[in-house]
Amino acid sequence: MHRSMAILGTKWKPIVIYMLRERTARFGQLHAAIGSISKKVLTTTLKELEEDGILHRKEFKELPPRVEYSLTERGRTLVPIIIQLAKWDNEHYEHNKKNHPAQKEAAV
Amino acid sequence: MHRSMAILGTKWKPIVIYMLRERTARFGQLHAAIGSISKKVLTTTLKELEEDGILHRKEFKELPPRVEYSLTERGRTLVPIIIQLAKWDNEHYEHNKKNHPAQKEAAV
DNA sequence: CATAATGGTTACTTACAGGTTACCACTTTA
DNA sequence: TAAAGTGGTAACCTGTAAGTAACCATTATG
Repeated sequence: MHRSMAILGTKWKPIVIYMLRERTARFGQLHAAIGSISKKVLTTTLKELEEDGILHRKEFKELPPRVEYSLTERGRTLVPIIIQLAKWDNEHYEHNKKNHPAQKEAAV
Repeated sequence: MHRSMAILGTKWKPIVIYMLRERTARFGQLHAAIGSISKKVLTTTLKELEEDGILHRKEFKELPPRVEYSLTERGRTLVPIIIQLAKWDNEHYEHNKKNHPAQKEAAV
């Protein structure tokens, strides 16, 4: 439990995994799509997910550089769980826009 | 997504919810069962879960005091998700060590 | 020349979840 | 008289996830 939480229980990791659920994406694409994440935080998020075997980093030796991120097999097993989480969120708070202590920005 | 993570993406909340999945429990019982949690942290964990509508706090006006915690309807909807998370954890870490020594990704 | 584009790094700061320890009120039991 | 049992508070401290802003190397383009 602590381990799955170490992977999912962060601000950005579930979002990154969700974004990669059916297509690979480049660093800049993720950065643009998520919008409010800084490059530094995205970098560490991606690095940690790679270390955990959740995603794969493919670097093309070009100029300007290109790096593509994609889910590993293990990463893909997390997708249904994340979808369930998003669904729960939606069902239980969609109408109830009340003050949640940890709700600081819009849902994703 | 941020909201379900605010509830599940913490150290103790998923554990408390899991413990209450099929029976109510008193403060002291939770404290003893979890073991490594401090009373202060358990108190705030329970208070936040109550504010989020995940569990119900029933105080008996006795001496010595008695307080019983139980999941609300909404709290119960989180149980299957938590079970899935625990299952994922098990399959991808514990299980690997014991029964699947030759997994591809375990080679790293 | 200088700007854009890419995928970062470095240095610094801040917010807050979580932890430690001591203490409280009240009553029963020894 | 004092300890045990209950469900907490109060005061204080710490580690780290996350945020901000500036900078980097390389090449192509206007």
